[in-house]
Amino acid sequence: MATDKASIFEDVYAVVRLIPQGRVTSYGAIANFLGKKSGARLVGWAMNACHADPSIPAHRVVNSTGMLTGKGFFGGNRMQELLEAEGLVIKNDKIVDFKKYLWIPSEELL
DNA sequence: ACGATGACGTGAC
DNA sequence: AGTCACGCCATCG
Repeated sequence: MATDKASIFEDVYAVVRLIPQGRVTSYGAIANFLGKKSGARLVGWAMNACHADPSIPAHRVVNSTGMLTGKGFFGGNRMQELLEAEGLVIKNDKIVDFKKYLWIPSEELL
């Protein structure tokens, strides 16, 4: 990584950083917004590299089920606490009313 | 250059 | 309704 050229990470970071507080988005939504319809895995991969960027609220990015899949990557329940601090409710590593808090770039940025 | 993997998504059984 | 398997794009060994 760290290639001179901007990899998809930059695009993902840009979108994730646009996520309003108290809102969450899914990997598929970002991938779709970037044009990678089924590139949800790439978004997750980009998030893996986002560890070098503390300004990226990766905790606001969850899978389509609203489950904190990357919770283990944050280290403990850091991700859950961050989401709860934003007013979200987490139950069993799952976001309550996930659809209600779901934030879609193509819809909100429309 | 090839193969394997990965914080997912959707379809099918 | 729950569970299994396959597919997608990009990066790493």
